Amino acid sequence: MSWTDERIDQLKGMWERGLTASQIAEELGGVSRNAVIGKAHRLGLQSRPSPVKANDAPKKAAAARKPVAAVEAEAPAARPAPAPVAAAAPVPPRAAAPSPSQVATPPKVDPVANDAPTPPPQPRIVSVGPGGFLRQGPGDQQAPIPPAPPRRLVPAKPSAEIADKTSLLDLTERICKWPMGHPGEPDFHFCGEAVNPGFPYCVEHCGRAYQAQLPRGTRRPPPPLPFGGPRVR
DNA sequence: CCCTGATTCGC
DNA sequence: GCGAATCAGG
Repeated sequence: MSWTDERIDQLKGMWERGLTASQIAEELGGVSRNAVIGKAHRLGLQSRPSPVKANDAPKKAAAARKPVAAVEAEAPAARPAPAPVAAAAPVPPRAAAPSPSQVATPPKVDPVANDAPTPPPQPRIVSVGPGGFLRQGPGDQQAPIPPAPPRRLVPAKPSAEIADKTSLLDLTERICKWPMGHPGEPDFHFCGEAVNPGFPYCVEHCGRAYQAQLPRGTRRPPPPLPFGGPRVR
């Protein structure tokens, strides 16, 4: 896969919305988490709190793999501060955003206080809602109208009794994908156990999925099929 | 263990 | 430019 313009746009959007590199890589497909991070940095999409970047001590890592002229280049220039990105907008990454209660209030123009010295709208950014739009108060209309990409959001879980079951969305590299029940039925889900490393199923279901070939002519009762066997109606 | 992002460096 | 390998923190 290559970084087409479209994929780069998707990367930018997701990155700015706080999705993790893994999630972005999974969504884009065909790229690794590292590829996403590398690309993001190349695009200058830095920022975002890193678990390892908190303090500044890149010397150790840099010196570890590149003990060239790292130590000698110790500049006595004490850096001022980590420079807080985007003054004030503590957007907790991936945290459930509050429901957009007052999103698009109609452009109500107050005919009374129109020439009064407009109070300085200092903290411009209010919060970021799902989809990347900026929530704004009634007085904060005049949205710059960014392209507003028709982005596909992660569908909400259907809640209900499937809540604690392993749904299609829960499948990962290391979750047993053995189907339980029949697809389409309300309680259809997947096994969800930890996989037998290297296989798509857990140990138990590997035993069902992969069975040694017996010599020809050997009679053996047919193994139970996935999906719980033929549907009985 | 799992996860995360940052960084380096051979390609 | 790309991304695997590696590092380091949670």
